[in-house]
Amino acid sequence: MPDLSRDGNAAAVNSLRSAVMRLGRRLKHQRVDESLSPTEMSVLGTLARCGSATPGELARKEHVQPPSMTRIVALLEAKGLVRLEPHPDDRRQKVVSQTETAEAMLEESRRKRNAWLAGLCEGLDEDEWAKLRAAAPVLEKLAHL
Amino acid sequence: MPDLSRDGNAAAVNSLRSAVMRLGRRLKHQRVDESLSPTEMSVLGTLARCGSATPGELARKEHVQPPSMTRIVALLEAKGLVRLEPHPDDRRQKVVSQTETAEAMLEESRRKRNAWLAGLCEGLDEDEWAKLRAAAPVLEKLAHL
DNA sequence: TATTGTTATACTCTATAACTATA
DNA sequence: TATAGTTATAGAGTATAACAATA
Repeated sequence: MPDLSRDGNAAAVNSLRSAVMRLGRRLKHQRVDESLSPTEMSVLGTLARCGSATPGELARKEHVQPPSMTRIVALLEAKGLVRLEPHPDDRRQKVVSQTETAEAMLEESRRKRNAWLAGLCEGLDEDEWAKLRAAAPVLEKLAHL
Repeated sequence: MPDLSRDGNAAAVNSLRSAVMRLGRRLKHQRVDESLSPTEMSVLGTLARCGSATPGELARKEHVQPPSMTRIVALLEAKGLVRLEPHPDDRRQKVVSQTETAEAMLEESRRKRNAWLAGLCEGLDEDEWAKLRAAAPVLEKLAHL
């Protein structure tokens, strides 16, 4: 547990915040399919992580109201990106899962963003890249805390 | 210029992309004023960096059409966050600049996000934090490349 | 009676097209 | 004639309220 009141640590946190937000925005702009709304993309990402979920669970995870999720799921289904099946235990609920098409699209999206980021990293020297590479697993841990 | 085809470097880029996007999303959720739309916040950030700009310049920087910027600027003015003045050389144009209120709000926003991120960093050990701190200036350089 | 999901409807944000004023 | 900004109008995305089916 680092002492963040120590000199320089606050400045480092400020740098991290600023850089992460800016890089995150720029990465977000690197899209594979312009026809998908941000929330639709996010739902596909959630399904990729969770495997499957009910519309209600998706609405909670995406911080969206249930009627909005109804619409989003219907659009994704029409585009062939998700599949809807009856819930095994509760006939009120449905189970949403991603299709192979969606999986392939997400993989292509990751590839495109990785390529863009790698291109940006070309502008670093060996020493800078070494520092960044050493910090990558730490950033990943932080992102999941 | 690092060799990104080398073993492990591609994995590091993938970690960075994933972590930066996730952290960026989580940071974005830490808002000070829920009543401002993402673009309104972004315009204030742009004005903070540039000092002042015409509506046309703002529309180009925010990747928004001119009529949308007209509306955004009008809303921000109504909220007391920007000031509109006539352009000194061209009577067609206007000059938009942020008010002291907006400046204070942005500072509070940065403070809140820094505090949230610092809280997250408490979950790291000294060694991890040292790596992250060393990488902070590199990330910042990358974000501005 | 409570919960899941849907339908109906309204609001917010952004876009396009047409207009005004100035260069 | 071209450019900066605005007005009028339409489309996408989300919200709230009311409803249906099931627990």
